[in-house]
Amino acid sequence: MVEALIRKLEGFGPLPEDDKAFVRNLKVRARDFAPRTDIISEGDDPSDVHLVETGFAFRYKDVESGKRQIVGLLVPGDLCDLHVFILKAMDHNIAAQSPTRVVLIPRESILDLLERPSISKALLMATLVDEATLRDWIANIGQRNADARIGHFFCELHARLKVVGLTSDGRLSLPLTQTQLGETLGLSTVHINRSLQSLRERDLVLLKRGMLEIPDIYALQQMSGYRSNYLHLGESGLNFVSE
Amino acid sequence: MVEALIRKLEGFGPLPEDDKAFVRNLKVRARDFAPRTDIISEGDDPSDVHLVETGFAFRYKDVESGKRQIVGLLVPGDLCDLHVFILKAMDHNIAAQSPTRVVLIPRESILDLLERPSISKALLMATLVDEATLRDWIANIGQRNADARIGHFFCELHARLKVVGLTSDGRLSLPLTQTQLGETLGLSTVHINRSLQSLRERDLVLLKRGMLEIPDIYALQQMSGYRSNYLHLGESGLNFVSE
DNA sequence: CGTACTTTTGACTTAGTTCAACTCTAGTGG
DNA sequence: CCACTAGAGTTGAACTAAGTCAAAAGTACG
Repeated sequence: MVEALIRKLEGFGPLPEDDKAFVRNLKVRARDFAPRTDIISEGDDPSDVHLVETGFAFRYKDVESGKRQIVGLLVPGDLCDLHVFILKAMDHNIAAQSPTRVVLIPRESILDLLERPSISKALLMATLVDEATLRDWIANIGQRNADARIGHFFCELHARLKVVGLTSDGRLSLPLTQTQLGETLGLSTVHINRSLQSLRERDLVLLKRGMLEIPDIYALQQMSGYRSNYLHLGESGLNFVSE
Repeated sequence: MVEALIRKLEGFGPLPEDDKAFVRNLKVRARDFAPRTDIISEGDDPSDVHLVETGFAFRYKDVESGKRQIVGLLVPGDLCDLHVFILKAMDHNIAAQSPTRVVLIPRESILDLLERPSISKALLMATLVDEATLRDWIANIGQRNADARIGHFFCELHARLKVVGLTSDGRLSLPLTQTQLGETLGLSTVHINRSLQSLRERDLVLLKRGMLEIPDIYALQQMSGYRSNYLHLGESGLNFVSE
C-alpha cells in the first residue's frame, strides 16, 4: 500500500534497505474518494498526510469572485500535503477528479521519516522538483498566448506521465473538462474550446473524451516553446527531448 | 557571514546548538554582484549553493519570443539554488537587482548539512513555504485583473518584508522598474503604469523611486482579495506547529 | 549638460471574455 | 430499451481588458 511512497522516494536514487523496511512498517490506512469530492479543504488541520495511491486529483485555490485556480495535478505517488504537519492549516483544497484511493500517513510517522537523512533528503528533492514545476507554470501563464499555453501544458503532462509509464505512443489520459482546463491555465472555457479546435486543425493535439492524443510531440514542443530541463528527470535515462 | 543561513533555518523553531555550531564551521566565501548582473544562469552546473546575504535579487525564466517571467524575489537569508546540488543544472536565472552580497556554500557542505535531521527538516520546511508562495502567485496571475493583481503582489511583499523587519509604517523598498513589475505579473509595462496610476488615485498605493507606500494595508488587501494564510507566518512572524 | 533609462501619454489594435443559446453525450430510471 | 436529464462541448455576436507602437517628459548620473 505504501509502495507508491517508496517509488516516489527512490525517484532520485535508491534508498537504503533499512529505510525501505521502515517505510513498509508504517501503519497506514487507505481511504477512497468519489470523483468530484474534496479530499482536503482549505483551513483543514489534518492529522494525517495524504498520499495518492491510485486515481487523479488536483489542487485548487478559491479566489474571491467565485473563480478558482487549479495549482497542481496529483497522480499516483504524489504527496498531497506534506506541508500541513509543519504549517497550521491547508492554504488550498485538493479534489479527487477520478475515483481516487488515498493512503493516510499519521503526522508522527512523517516526523519519524524525517529523522532519517536519506528519506528526508529524498522528500526535499521531490519538493524541489515540484517547485521547479510551479515556476514553469507561472512562466507559462504569465507569458504565453492561449495556444502556446495549452500546448506547453500538454507537453509537461506528457513528459510527467511518460516517466511513470502512463503514456502510449503519444496518447495519455487527461480527465479534465474544458472548464477545468481553463481554471488550470487562466483562460475562459470558451477560449479553451476555440484554441483546442485550432490546435486540432493544425494536427497538434486531439482531445476527446478525456483522452489526449499528441501526433507529433516534437511539433507541439516547437510551437509552444517547451523545454524539458526543469522537470529534472535526467540521470536514469530520462533526460529526453521527445521520444 | 553564515548567520543569515542560521536565521533562515531557525525560522521554524530553534536549532540544536551543535547544529548551529556545525553551520558556523562551514567554510564559505562571499562574492559581490553589481546591480543588473546575473548571479547564476540557466544551464549552469554550479559547485556551490548561493545564499543571499545582503541586497535584492530575483529569479527569472527566459521565454521564447524574447519575453521573460520573473518567478521569485530573493531577499537576505534566501537560498538561490538549493536544487542544483541534486539536479543537474539551473532551469532559470538569478539576477542581482541592487548590489548584492552572496555567500557561497560548497556542494559537499550542503550534503553534510542534509545528514543532520534538524537542518534537513528546516530546509524542507522553508522549501514548502516557497512552494505555497508560488501557488499563490499562480492564482494571482491566473485569475485576477491588473489592479487586483498588482495590489495582491504588494500585499504579499509587505507581509514578507514585515516579518524580517524591512517595513516601517506601510513603507517598504521595492527596487523594481515598472517593466520588471510587468515581467513579474504577466502584464505590459504600459498597463502596469496605468494601473499604478489608478491605484494611486484611489489612495491605495504610492510607488515612487523604488519606495512603495501603502497608506491603508487593510484597504489594499480588501480590494485585491488578499489573505495571508499561505505564507504561514503567523502573529509573531512564527506561528507554526513545529516540534 | 549629455546620454541612457525610466515613466508617462495618446491613439489604435487585439486576444481573450462574456452572455446566451444550442447540441451532443453519457448516465438514470421507468 | 427508450425518454429524460444534466453536464460537457460548441457556436455566434458583442464587448473590454490589456497589448502595441511610438513619441514625449522626467530622472539619474558620469
